[in-house]
Parts: sequence; structure tokens; C-alpha cells
Amino acid sequence: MKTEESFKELLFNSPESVFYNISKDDKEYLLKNTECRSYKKNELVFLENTKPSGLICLSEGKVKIFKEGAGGRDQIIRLSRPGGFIGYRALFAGQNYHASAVSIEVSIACTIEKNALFSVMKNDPNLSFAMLSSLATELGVSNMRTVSLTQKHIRGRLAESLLFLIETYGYFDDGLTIKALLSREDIASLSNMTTSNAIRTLSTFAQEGVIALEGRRIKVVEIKMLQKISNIG
Amino acid sequence: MKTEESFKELLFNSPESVFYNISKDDKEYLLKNTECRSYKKNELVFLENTKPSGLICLSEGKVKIFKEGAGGRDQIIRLSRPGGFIGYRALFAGQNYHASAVSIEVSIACTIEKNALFSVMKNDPNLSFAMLSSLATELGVSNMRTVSLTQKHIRGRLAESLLFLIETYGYFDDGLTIKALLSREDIASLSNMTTSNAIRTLSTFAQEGVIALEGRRIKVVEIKMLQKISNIG
DNA sequence: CAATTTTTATGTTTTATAACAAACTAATAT
DNA sequence: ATATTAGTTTGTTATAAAACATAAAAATTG
Repeated sequence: MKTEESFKELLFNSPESVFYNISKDDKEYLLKNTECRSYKKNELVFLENTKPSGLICLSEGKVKIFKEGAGGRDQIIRLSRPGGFIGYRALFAGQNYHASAVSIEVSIACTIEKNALFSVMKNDPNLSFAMLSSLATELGVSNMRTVSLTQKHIRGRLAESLLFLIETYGYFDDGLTIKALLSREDIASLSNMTTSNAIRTLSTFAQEGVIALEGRRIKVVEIKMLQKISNIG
Repeated sequence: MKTEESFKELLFNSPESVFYNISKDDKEYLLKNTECRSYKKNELVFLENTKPSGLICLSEGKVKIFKEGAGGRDQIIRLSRPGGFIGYRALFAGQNYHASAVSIEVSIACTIEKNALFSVMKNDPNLSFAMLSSLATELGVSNMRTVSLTQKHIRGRLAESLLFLIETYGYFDDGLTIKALLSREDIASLSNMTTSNAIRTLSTFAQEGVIALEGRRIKVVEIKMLQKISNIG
């Protein structure tokens, strides 16, 4: 089955994966306790306030993790890419999800059953350490994001979001177009601003020659400018 | 030595501590590799961009962890109380500190040497799990804070900060006065607003009879109102 | 205890950004 | 193909919060 193959490759045979160095037996055991399923665009992966059943690993596609804020305005907390985990914070905290997850394009996500994962982790301190390191790194990102979102002005926040998209998803083959076709609303939710202001500021950037817009495609023309705008706030 | 005694009590003999259940040998080993020192008010505990040497545990006092934002305006990321860890995020991420820590009153902090801690953790999966759970819980707090700080209005943010102070430090013996005497500037840094607006909004709350002010002492008169203001944003 | 600095307080002005509105375009369904 | 809905764009107005200014009070220092 194709979906399981790509999952296996990504999770167990990629050197960046936290599962790369676990024993062959453990890999087989985890694989036996994993279920994959596919999601179409805009489908719910998990809902705020429900209980995690395992570690969800994104195998293909893109998923947004977001919280509803005051007045229905969403705040995107994180974007996931293939090979990344979703909802592991709640799992390890022993809590319900604090946010919801929705696919932003056709995706495949696989869930490693909680008890199977925990039993492997108990026997392999390195795996626990890798998870610890991963969570700690994400907490650092979250803290920096808090400061950026609260202190930078609209232009700085949008520029930072675009740089974040580039970092997370890279470019299409042209080496210029950001490989993520978000709606203007999602760009706004990522940058903590209204949709109107996201649109307006994007078109200002385009007028200034920093980026070029073709529908949802965003071409990065002057990345140095983008970095400068992000840094000055 | 008094400082070491209170540290020992807090870290190893309190049921809430992650170190409560480790072996007696491990406790002794960690204690041997721990150094305590005291800090006066407004003294630096660690500086952004430097390398952690171990796990810092606050034994007595209060410490603020903050980042400098655009235009010199600080953002308090977290407040620590006795029994809490400081700077463990950077330690477990294998990174330099992303924030600075400064005591806001006379404090004692003890550092468990990194390698000693790690070797105990490798042999005790439960300890790693406890740390994992602690980090994951904090990440949840951080994510919720991001949404609050970006979406709530000034009144909601200040009310939330006051509730957070109550939760973290509790009350003096009168059962009304928040047991934390922060400067107005620190209250502002915690609530993501200017000092002027923190002062103004505090005095509005006082006029409305929600709180009562006596210098830095804040008496909570109507906690239900405070919760309501925080919730409506 | 006078002098200086820091912190707190309050009033006024300015500005960034949200809120609202209206039209246009693209996507989806009938 | 046409109707309907969802998403994008641009302009205008309203407002929350910052910036600025000044003064009083409290804390610190010589």
C-alpha cells in the first residue's frame, strides 16, 4: 500500500527522523500499531478539546494547527510538513488538544498508537531525549513567535510569515515561488491580522518589488528586503 | 547550610517534584553535582544567547524570564516560583538561551550540572517522561498565551495577567492581596502593553471596585469580575 | 536630610490597525 | 451554461492603544 510505504520511509529511514536510530524490532512493532488515513483539503484531523489517541505523523500534504481566538478570528499556531508530528504536545502533556488541526491540501497522516509508542520510549532513552529536544525546540519557536506577533508591526509580521513559509515548505522548481498556496485568510491567521490587511500589505510588497503575486502563488523577488522588513519590525 | 536544605526539600521530598520518585542514590548523586547561589533583587540569573550549564531550579524567591522586543520593550515569557525550573528549554533543546532571566526579589537558585542530570535521566525513563510532560504543558501555556496576548484587548490582557499572578504566587495571609509585588513596568511587560496603559487600566479596575491598590499591593476584591473581564477579552 | 533618580499617575495627541462597505473575480454546484 | 457561493480587492471610517508630555510621589543616594 503506497501510503504506508511513504510513511515508513519518512519516519524510519530518514536520518532527520527521531525514529531513525531505534531497533529494527521496535520499528516493526510501531509499524504494526500505526494506522494511516488520507484527508482531502480542509478536512479536520483533530478537534480542540478532544483526547489524543496516539502520535500523529504527517506523511504527505500540509496541515495547519490553529486556535479560535476572540471574535472567531483564528490564530495559526503551527504549520506541519511531511515528516512532522501533529498534536504531540497534548499527547505528552497527558491533556486534551488545545488546538484544532485541519489539512490545507490533500494529506496523509498516520497515527502511532499511544501505548505502543510509550513502551518503545521507556526502553529507549535516546528516543525520549529526541522527543524532549524536539518539544523544547518548538517551545523556543513558540516563545519567539509570541514576541514577534505582539511587538512587530503589520509589515514585519507579514514578512516574517512569508520567511516562515519559505523555511517550512521551500520553493517550487523555479526556485522563487513559495511551495505553499495558502488562502489570504490563512496568511492573515498566521500573521495575526485581518484578511483585508493581509491582502493590502501583500499588494504593497508587490508594488515595492519585494514579491510578485499570481493568484495564490507568491514569488519571492527580494528575499533580503523581506528579511530586512521582518527584522526592523 | 540553609540554602541547600530548602533546595533538597523542594526538589527531592515534595510529591509534586519530578525528582520525587528517583532512587536515593540518584538523589545523592544529583545533590553532589548541584551548586546553589543567592541573588539580590534585579540580579541577572542568565543572559540571552549564552549556553546553559545545567538545570536551574529556583529554591526561593521569584524570577522573571523575558525577551527584549522591538524598541526595547520587554516581554515577560514566564514567571518562576520556588520549585520551578528556569532555562530548561534551552538545556533540552541543546541551544543557547533565547531569553534572559532576572530575579524580581531576593532569590536562591540551584544548578544541577548538565551531564549528571542527563546520566540520571538516561537510566530512569520515568524522569524523562516527567520532563517531557512538563515541557509539553508549558508549550500549551505558551500557545494559549500567544492567542490571548494577540487577540484580547488591554482590559482582558491585564485581567488575565492578574489571574496568572494569583495562580502562580497566591495570596498573602489576608487571602486577598496578590503575593507578588511587581513594578507597573513588569505588569506591563507581562500583559503586552505600555507602562502608562498598565497603570491607567489598573486604576480603572480599582475605580470599578474589581481590585484595590496600595502601592504595589494589589487586593483582589471581585475575582469573578476579573475572570469575566479576562474571558470576554 | 537634601538631592537625585526612579516609579507612578494622568492628560492630550497621534497613529496603526480593525471594522465596515461595496464591488469584482474565481470556484463550485445545479 | 448559469446560478450561487466563496474568496479577493480596494476604499473609507472608527477606534484602541501607542506616543508624548508633564507632574507628583516614592525610593535611593551622597
